[in-house]
Amino acid sequence: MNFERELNEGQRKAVEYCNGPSLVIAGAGSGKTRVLTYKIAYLMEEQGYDPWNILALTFTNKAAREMKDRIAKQVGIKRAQYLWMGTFHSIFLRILRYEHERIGFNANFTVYDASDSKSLIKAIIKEMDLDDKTYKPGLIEERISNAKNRLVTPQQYLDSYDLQEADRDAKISQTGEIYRRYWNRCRQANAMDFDDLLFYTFLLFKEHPDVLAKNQQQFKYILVDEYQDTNYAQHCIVLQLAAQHQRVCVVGDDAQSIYSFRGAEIDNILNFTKQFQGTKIFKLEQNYRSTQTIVEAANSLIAKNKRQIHKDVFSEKEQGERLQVTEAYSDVEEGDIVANQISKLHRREQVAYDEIAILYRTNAQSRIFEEVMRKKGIPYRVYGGLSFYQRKEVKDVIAYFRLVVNPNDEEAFKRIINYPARGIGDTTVAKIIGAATQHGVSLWEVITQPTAYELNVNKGTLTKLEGFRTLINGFIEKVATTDAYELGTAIIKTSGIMGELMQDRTAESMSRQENIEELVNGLQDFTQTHREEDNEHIYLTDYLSEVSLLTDQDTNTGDDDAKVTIMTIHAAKGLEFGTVFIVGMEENLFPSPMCCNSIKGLEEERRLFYVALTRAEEHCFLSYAKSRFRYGKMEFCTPSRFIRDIDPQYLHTDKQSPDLTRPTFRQNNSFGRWDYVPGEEHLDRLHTASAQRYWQEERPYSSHSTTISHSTANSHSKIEGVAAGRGSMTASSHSKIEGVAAGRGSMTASSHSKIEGVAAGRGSMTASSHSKIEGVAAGRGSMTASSLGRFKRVSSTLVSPHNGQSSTVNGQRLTLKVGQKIQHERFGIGEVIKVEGTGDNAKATIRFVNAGEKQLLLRFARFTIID
DNA sequence: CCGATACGCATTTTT
DNA sequence: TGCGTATCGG
Repeated sequence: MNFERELNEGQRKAVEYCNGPSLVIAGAGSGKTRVLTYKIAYLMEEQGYDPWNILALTFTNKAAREMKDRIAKQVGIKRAQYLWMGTFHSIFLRILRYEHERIGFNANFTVYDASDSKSLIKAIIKEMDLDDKTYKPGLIEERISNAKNRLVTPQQYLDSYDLQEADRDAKISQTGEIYRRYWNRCRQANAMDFDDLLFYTFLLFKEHPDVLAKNQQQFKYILVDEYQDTNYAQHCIVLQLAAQHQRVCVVGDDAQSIYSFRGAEIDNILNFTKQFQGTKIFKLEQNYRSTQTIVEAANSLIAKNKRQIHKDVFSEKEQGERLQVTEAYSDVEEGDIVANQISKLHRREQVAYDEIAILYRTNAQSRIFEEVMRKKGIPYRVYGGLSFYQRKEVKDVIAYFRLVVNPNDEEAFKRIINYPARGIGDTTVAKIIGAATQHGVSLWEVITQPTAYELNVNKGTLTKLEGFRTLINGFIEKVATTDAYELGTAIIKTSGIMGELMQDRTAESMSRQENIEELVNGLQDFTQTHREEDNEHIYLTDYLSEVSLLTDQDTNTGDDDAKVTIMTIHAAKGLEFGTVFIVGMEENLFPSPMCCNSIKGLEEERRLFYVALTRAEEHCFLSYAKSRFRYGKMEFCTPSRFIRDIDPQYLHTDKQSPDLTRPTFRQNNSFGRWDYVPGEEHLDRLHTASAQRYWQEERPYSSHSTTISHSTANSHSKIEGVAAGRGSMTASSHSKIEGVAAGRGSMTASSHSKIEGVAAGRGSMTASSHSKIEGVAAGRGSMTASSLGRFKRVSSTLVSPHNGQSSTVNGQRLTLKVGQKIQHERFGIGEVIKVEGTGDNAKATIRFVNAGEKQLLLRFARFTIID
């Protein structure tokens, strides 16, 4: 191993300092992982450490695995194998399993995932007769999680004046009690949630000095990756373990701290030197990833943050191009522009697809990019969404495994007691829970001895429970003797899950079967590899331990075709790409409006943008749309303040002169979505500008997305009927509506038009100027009768009962004359001052009272003649 | 237990 | 708008 050649001076110094606490501040792309792997190798090769005396903590399984592989290449796989390297959670799980007796758990305890926690909290809220609209399970879960991450026990929570006051202010004063019950129920179920893995480790060390001492001796050197992302509990455990020998090295970058919402405390890294006196700080400032321009642009951005550890990140790569900033008219156009750019790069510069990433702030933005990529035939992969282990069918199977391994597991019990259906309904389950709570035992214990625990159910139900018990007991008998694969497949077969899924042949259930097959394959794989390694039996318990801490990031997709990566910025942390598109650079999106109230929140958003920028090696594109479809409504957007945070010398902004190569858009319906219309370049700017004004004015109205149930009648109009649910009816000048608007149905009649009928579901009926609709618009049907400057005297009866069918009836085209007064759907009242062209090309110039002069293409304009 | 329907909600999410 | 979940009736 040649440290001199492989490392730069800063890296080498960080590697070689081993006699006390050290903090390595690693700028983006500065070779952080390199330092960690070399350092671990160095400890073993040069400092005489045995691998089992080194503890290296990471945040993801992936990071741990990659690091281990790299170390294995240096010191050999045999030695690397014995390193204690893994995520906080997996390492602590290992310790807790070993020391389970000390904290009063059985060795086979379950690890509850986030949805188990939430479901249990929900159940407790219900049992306490609290309103789950005030006590939102998600909110309570967050509070409990925060408490645990801050090492606050239920008792301390209840005793804390501050917390009680905060909960009282938030009108959720029972949170402490929910926490207490939740804590006890987890113990009753012999289960720990993710936060408990940390909390109980801390408690174990705190209350059992001998255990702590043993672990302190074992872990003679401790390394922690991504220290900026540690929470208080993690920080405290590191402190516990390293307190004596102080041989601890933490690596991180405060500028990349983006997980405060998960409890990460940036102060852990900012104040590390205070916790460990005499800490040596090493800064890695040379960026090997990005061009000088990208690095300097990112520097200029992050300089806007107050709280940070100063560093001078620099690059010695080529200067490179400036970051391109592109404006799009709409979210759809933004997708188009990005896709075109990708095609161009691929075609002209032979950029491989897997060298390209599209990054955004929120998952909701993925859809548009998916669609456009599919349309253009560009291979892509969207990351995020439901992970394999969160799919229903997979969870069901795992729940069987869990209950067999740990029959006290309440969440697993509830999940499968009636799956597949065996006639044990909610009432029975509620009774079981009641009896269990009353006697302080698990649900399983209640059904093992129903009489002893006074379970009050009828004979039939008792027989059904008996059947379930026998089924599970059959598996339990084998759990310690049959290997994981064999027992697992037996459970899947015998439990009737497969049978249930084979019932119907829908695509959906086929894919469920496939998922279960995939799970079985994984199980077989797991059993086999472990058998090869250890040459001993592997049981379901071992499989569950591993699987409970796996995430989607760890599942291999199996295909390595070059694809464009589409993901959130959070998910992109730690990755790098030749070309990066950062999209949706808009106010109210990025920075997220939820974070903008505080400096702290805003600084974290800025760090998030910093992370995004520093993913790029060569090219970086920023884009924003001027309008975006959100929550079913059109919103108008302005560029993100973060673009202005970058020194403009590093930016190349598209000039805003007419550019006919770019697709143009027009508004195609009353919701204001803009669609591509070739050959209407002259119109788009007009539409965009005025539409913006219109919507800005109207915004106070349209921003309410809660229940709408109203009818509005304006001058000389009449409404008879009912608007229910989210239905709405609007009639204006000389128009009339008779009927019902229910669900999300809407009926709109304007000037001299008439609607009779029903708009239900998401149906809509729109009649304007001199038109008439009779009939039913249901499901997603829509009916439109219009003159809209084009037609007059429309009268017809339409029925569009189901999905997506729509009918439009048009009459004759209207002609405009100079001097006529019109009422435009958006611009209001105006006077015709010029008319040119005929037929489809007819165009008029209108002077609007409020909106100024506009040119309208009569084919598309929506207006009525009023005089 | 299901289907239809109604309603509320809407960042990010390493374990 | 699109989704997950609560609710009701058969």
